[in-house]
Amino acid sequence: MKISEVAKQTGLNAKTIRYYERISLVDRPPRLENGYREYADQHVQQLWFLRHARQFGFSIDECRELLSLWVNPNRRSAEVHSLVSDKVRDIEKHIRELREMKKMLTELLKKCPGDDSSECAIIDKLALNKD
Amino acid sequence: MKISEVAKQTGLNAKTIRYYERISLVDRPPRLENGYREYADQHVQQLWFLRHARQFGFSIDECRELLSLWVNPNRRSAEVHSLVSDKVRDIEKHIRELREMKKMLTELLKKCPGDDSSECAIIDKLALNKD
DNA sequence: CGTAAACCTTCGAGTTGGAGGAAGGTCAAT
DNA sequence: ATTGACCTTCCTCCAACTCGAAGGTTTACG
Repeated sequence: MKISEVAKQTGLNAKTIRYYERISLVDRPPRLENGYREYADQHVQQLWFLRHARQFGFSIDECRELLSLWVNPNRRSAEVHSLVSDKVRDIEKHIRELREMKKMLTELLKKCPGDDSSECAIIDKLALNKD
Repeated sequence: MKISEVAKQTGLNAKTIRYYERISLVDRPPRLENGYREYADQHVQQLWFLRHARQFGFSIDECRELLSLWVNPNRRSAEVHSLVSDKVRDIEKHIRELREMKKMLTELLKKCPGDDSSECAIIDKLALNKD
């Protein structure tokens, strides 16, 4: 299977697949005589794993850990659990921050007339020389 | 006023202030005889503006737009309103995505024993070769 | 058989928003 | 005179790709 077929199957970009190989995130596929990469199920499987992990918000380094837990028959599910719990906490923190931003912006929007006048509470707020 | 004093006042890092100057986001302050930057209130004001806008989640390019609206006496508050509304929509989308991630991860956490066993629903889910 | 489209390759650079460090100049106090 | 705290520029690095250039290969079509 060549790279564009793998890309189609996994939903990853061919460039991304080459990138993952370059940073040694996935096994290198063997090459055909013409230099083209020839993928087997094993590689496609790894790429699926990565796509899912990335969609769940794991960083490349976290993906590396997850991949190594995946192939480790002696893994303890507690390790995976802990990694994922941390990620959930990160996400919660991120959501709280975004909600705070949204709240402040929404309040400012209410005070900005949004018409042809130049007066604008938003701009005034941004220009304040204090926190 | 020299750069470290400005940094202290505005809460920005001195490196960040030099960076904003380099990318022409703010006015260049004049230099003293020894080459040091000498900031006036005008510059400090711009930097406050930027700090606030960045805290609200605006990108550097969006900050550029906001700055130009700020100094434009013919601005229409509708333009500001629209920029901010867009940003709120971005934030909402981002929050929705994060909530979806969190939901899926939380469900997986429930199914992962989190003990010394190697069995793990999370890993199994990541390894699926479909969406 | 020629050629054009659609693949594939590597390499280098650009993206965002800075942070960090090296190497060196300046200034104030001891 | 020297120490330490400033200041300067320049360069590299981070994440996680993405894009483009320049070139080789394969396949399809007339």
